[in-house]
Amino acid sequence: MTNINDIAKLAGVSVSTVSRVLNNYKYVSDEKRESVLKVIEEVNYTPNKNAIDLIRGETKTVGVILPYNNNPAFDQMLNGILNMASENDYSVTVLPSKYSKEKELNYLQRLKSKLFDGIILASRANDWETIIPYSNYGSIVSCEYTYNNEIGCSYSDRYSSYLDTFQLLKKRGHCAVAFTTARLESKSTKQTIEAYNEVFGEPPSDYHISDCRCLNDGSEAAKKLLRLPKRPTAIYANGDEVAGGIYLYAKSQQFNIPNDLAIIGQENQPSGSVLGITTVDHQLTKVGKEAFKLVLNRSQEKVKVPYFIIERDSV
Amino acid sequence: MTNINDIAKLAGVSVSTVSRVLNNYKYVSDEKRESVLKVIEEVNYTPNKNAIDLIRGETKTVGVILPYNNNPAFDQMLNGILNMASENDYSVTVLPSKYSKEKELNYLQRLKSKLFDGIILASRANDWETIIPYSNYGSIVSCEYTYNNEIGCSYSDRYSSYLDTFQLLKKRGHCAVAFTTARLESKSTKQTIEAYNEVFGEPPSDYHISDCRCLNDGSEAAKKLLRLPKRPTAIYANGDEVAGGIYLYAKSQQFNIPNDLAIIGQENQPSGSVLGITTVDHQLTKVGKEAFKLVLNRSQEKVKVPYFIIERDSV
DNA sequence: ATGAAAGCGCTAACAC
DNA sequence: GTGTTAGCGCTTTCAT
Repeated sequence: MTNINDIAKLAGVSVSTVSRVLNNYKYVSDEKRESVLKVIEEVNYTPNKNAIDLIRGETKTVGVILPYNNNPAFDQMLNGILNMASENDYSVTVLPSKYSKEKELNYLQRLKSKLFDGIILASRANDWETIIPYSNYGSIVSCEYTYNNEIGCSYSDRYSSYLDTFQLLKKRGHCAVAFTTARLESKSTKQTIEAYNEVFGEPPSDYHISDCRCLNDGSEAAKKLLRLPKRPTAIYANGDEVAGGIYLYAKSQQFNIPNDLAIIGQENQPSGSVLGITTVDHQLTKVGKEAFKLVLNRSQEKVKVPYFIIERDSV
Repeated sequence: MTNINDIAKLAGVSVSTVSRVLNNYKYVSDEKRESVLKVIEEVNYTPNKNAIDLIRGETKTVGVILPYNNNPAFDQMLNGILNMASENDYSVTVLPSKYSKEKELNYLQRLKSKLFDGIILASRANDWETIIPYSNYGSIVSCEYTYNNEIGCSYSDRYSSYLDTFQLLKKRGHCAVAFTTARLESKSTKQTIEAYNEVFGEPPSDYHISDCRCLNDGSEAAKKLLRLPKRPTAIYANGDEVAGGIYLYAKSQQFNIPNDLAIIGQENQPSGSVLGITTVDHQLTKVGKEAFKLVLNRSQEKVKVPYFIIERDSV
């Protein structure tokens, strides 16, 4: 392995001169610069980035902690982050946690071990109390709202969005409204329930199907829901794929959409768009984009990203 | 910043002992180990990973070069890579190239600069000749077939897959078959054309619509295709989202699927599944998975991943 | 403008 | 078992 010393010797200069050339310093004579560059070219030398990162104390790399990567919602955020990072000459390392507290903690450690300049939490498993101390070692920003001053966040006002959606449904005359969610313990599930409560009152337990992530989950949910004695007339799904599954099952059972059953999805994904399902777009790509800006500026701001409802033919 | 020297002093031992404790060496007395661990705990010490990477000469990180990340096909590969990497305690850094040769080269440099142990090319912009030299600095594996011995690859036999698809269409009585592709210069576009040629002969130029990536592109393509004097009776799309767009446009024009128009998509994505579109699944997740295994083992093998056709109701 | 040398934080060969 | 010490490959004062 050829290193900076070898280059210095071959070029007949000192290592500091080589370093200066490498970093485009001004005060290097043209001759020396030339000869250094020539040697570098000849031996095909590339500086060791680990040594540079060690000494500089930064890596121009951010880590993105997310539970799963095969999830359209997280892919959208990741997409926003990647685009912004690329523009700013930063790299991003994807850190899948599967909601394991231990894994997540391991990833946060890497901030402390100087591998990342910052970390974006697309979702989290640990309590804020255990996460916050790590913000001493680099910028931590969250894609969900938190009041903690140490953590910047780029978020969508989900409570308000859910409220809007349920109100829309109510306005259209629905009073038997069911909904699906992903993780039972997640904040957005809690917010969905709260918003429901606000609009329709306490949700009947069989009107809430959790652990829905994909098309099939949606169909299964619809199967249960549509058999209920008091059949819901509308379903709010936690994603467009799930909504698609609901749509398909309902159709297969000769339900007319939206007359017999209204469906609203989330995130404006292709599977919903293809079926003409009304959806609420939380602009996750933009959420990711703003999140990256926050880490970049080591900012602790709270950036609210607007959402909007895209009305199609399923309501 | 507290480092290994501080720990050594505080624990009253030498740095090597601390290092031994850190790396779980056996020959350390229990007392010293205890006291070191205690100090580490007290001062909340975490080793600097850059220093370790520098000295070890490896980072347990692989880079994945892909053109775009907001593309379901590349997301599938990435997904496979991430799962496998996670299992093996490797990290993955996503490197979006937008098919820029320069960017791609920059990323390959990082192999040489010791930032990555290996690189997976989900797609490439440069010639193999310019890529191959980098394989001296780490394992490079490709997700497309190449005969080069220096490069391992995990790939789908696309030519054969396209052949199968066109033959299926022919067998069903179609002789006016159109198709869509993404990049005109890509290998899979070439292979599509070759396979078409084999089955139906030279494709009429207006039967090939390129630059199709999303739903809308599909609809636009269908619009052009269905207006043709000699209207195609079948369309082979380069992805299920595109296929979905074709489907929707055709439906909107009162075409019956599959009687008036047969459609086949690719990659078994939700948008196709939702519409009941026949698709050929190249198992991109598995392609990614196998690709990671190859980098991990620094193998130059050629792993062919099987594809299969999922028949639904659009043919 | 240039070089010597100290140091970034760690590992590992060597000696005891 | 444990400590000393020489690196890993680079940046950056501080002289000159």
